[in-house]
Amino acid sequence: MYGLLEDHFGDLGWWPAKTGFEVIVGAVLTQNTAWRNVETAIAGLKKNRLISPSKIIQEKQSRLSRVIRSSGYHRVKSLRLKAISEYIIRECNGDLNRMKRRHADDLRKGLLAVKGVGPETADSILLYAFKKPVFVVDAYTKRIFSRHGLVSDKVGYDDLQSFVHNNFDMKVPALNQFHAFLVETAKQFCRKNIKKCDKCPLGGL
DNA sequence: CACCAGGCAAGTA
DNA sequence: TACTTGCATGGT
Repeated sequence: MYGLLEDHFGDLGWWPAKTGFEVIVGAVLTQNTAWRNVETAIAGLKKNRLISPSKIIQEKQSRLSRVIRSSGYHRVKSLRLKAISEYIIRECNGDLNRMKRRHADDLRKGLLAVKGVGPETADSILLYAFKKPVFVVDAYTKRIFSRHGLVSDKVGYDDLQSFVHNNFDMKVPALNQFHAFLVETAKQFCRKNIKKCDKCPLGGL
């Protein structure tokens, strides 16, 4: 699968963000939301110089909410950004480079304890912000894997992740690319309302 | 108009 | 434990 997708897409260069904290913000804002709408919200945050844990905490929730309005669920997400910001400051005084030194499973537990951070958001942060070797599962991943008969369509998050972790020894760059490939494939060829996947790069499987 | 988008938490049985 | 529902904007 990886080979076919790499032949088709080349290097997708995920995650498009300058800093680790920007990755974290994007991971929260993109929950069940099109990335297009997240880009608008992040641009607003940059314009208002809010891309830092301390600034997010200081900003009034109603104003933060207005800035990220385009990303949807903005009242909930503004609270989630504040929660993860407080966590980062409490944990490492806002220094993500210091936080990065901790082990992946340790970091994951801490992230999951933050309100608004579930398994996909936590793993996205581990892989794309902290460069930990973690396979990120999402709705697209589950759809593609189950349509190809690799797992049941009712498989849970941890089981699907374990399936990959236990059977393949993938490094960080490959895990980064693979998740991006799966998302792009699903967006272009395997959306819910598309029955046939005509030119899907995985057609031969 | 209906449906979908790089989920999560809280409530219910 | 295994569902269900609220959260909300913007594109197709």
